Amino acid sequence: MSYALERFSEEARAAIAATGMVPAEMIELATPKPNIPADLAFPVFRAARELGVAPPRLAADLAAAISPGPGSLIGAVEAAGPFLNFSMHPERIAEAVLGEIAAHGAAYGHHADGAGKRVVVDYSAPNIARRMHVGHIRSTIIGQTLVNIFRALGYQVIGDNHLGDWGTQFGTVIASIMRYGRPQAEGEAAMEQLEALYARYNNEMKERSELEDEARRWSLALEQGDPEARAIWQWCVDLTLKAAQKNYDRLGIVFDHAYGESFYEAMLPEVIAETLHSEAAYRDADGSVVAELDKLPKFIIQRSDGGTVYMTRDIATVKFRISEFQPSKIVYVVDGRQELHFRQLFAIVRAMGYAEGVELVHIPFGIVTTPDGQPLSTRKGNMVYLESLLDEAVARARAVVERKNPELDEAEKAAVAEAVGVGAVIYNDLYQDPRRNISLDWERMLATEGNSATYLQYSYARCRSILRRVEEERGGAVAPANLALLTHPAEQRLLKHLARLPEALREAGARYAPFVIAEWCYTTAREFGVFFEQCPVLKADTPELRAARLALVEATGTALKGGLALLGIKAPERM
RNA sequence: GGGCCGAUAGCUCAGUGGAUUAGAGCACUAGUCUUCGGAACUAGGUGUCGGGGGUUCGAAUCCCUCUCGGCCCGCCA
Repeated sequence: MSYALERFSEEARAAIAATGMVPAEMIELATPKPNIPADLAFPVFRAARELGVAPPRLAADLAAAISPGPGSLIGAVEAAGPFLNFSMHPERIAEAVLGEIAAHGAAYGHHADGAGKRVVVDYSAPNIARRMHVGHIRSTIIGQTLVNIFRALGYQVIGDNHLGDWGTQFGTVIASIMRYGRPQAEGEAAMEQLEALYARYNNEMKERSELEDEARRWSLALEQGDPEARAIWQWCVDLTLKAAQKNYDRLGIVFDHAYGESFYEAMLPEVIAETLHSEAAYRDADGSVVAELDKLPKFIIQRSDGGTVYMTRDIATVKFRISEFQPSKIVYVVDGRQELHFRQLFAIVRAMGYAEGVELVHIPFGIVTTPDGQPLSTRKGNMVYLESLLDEAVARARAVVERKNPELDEAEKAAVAEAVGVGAVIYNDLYQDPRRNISLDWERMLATEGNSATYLQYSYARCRSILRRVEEERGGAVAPANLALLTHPAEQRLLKHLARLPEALREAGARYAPFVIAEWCYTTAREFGVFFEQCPVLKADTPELRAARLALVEATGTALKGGLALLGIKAPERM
């Protein structure tokens, strides 16, 4: 499978090579800046220096020596100073790009690069007995988008929700339930009650030390498989997952597995033994097992009291994932504060020989803040929970729908508000580099113009609106399209941009950067907006031109919907 | 003390060596429209690319250094 832009690029490369003037390994092509009236450039600096020729001279000689063959996607070749510029053939590019979009449909832009390879993506990872808050939303949304992107690149992707369902704090959770009783509410309300019980227990513990012992006993009981402790734990897990699932459904999050930390408990003694055997770690005088690798700070694998820590479980997790899935890479979508932890983890599993030939990647992301840059935290009392965040966004979107489109029926209004509100939350997380902190700014998030989810959805709805009108006319009979008629500058710009989705997808995967897709979507909407303004479709001058433009509108809708789907954003037909 | 991340227009961000003017959006101003959906389109302008060195024919981009902000540095996750 090879898309128009790739073929264009290969033709250009072959044409340069065929002149015999430049060795193939010196041909490095680049995409010109938007203000340059060309689609591909060969900056000849390096080659000219190697060959001992003045750059403009070489570019001019190449331009003179190249003439595109019949049927070539190359339309024009010309020298501009030290650059050799290639332009696409306006008519053939239209036929090629629109043909590809029609043929691939929702899968337009996808590749088979990852065929036969597996990728494990570790994302979301909520804590049991806790509500999901804005701190989890980033991992969840970025992670799912990376899953979508790698699938579209042809990889077999295994999404794993690494639940925080283990650790010492669980003793306190169980003890608090035993002492105060189980919450009776459902969903996030029940989680809120669990959090309250936990806090209450912690407070009482400060004054009554016997509660501390009780919590420790339950922690131990859970680790030793005590049936009663285990039953309460399981109840908490089920409750949390059920509440989380509601959020996942709204956000379009789907996992292949949800092996929590507890899943690895049985493997830990062996893993600890292997860290010692491989001499990746050693036993300290106090009985703890520690490692010091690659000049990284020392870290603990087993506590001096014999207990394990999350590092222990993470090592076991790597071992399990590699033996179970044979992935070529494992991607961790976890916030940037754990960067050191992952460097240490990757170092020790390599030292242990677990990860031969497996690429281990940590995708760090920034924190969520208030509009004025303050961190959100439970302690400060300004925490925002995922469910209420989505509800609020949808409610605000609903108000806009009522104002803009009151004639829609109730069910459609609700569906549109959900798509727009949730889309805004998702886009707010994806439109920029994940390393940056993002702020929870309602004004910007739910902006209906500019670089916003709503603007993208609106652009799609406009495409559909035109097509719907055609379908409503006499059964949608459309004159056969002569795509070569799409030579208007606005048409050409839109076409050429549609041609860039395949490469945008590759770049997004290579850089683990959903915002590359977001930017492609945004530019698509922009170019469509210009086209929409300058090129009448239904009232085009001739039936042939009308048909050609309809094909362009349809292709734009298909490609834009596909791009939004990668981001997990729904595209309503009307809004 | 060591390490990681960030710093580009008033604000939010793209730009990870190449084309005499560093790009978008928001905000501001002025327009377009007998509308295929105005949740649109057009025009208008601001930048010591945090500072300073260096490499290069060429640096926002690569190297060094400093400043500021955030975060991390074995028995939490």
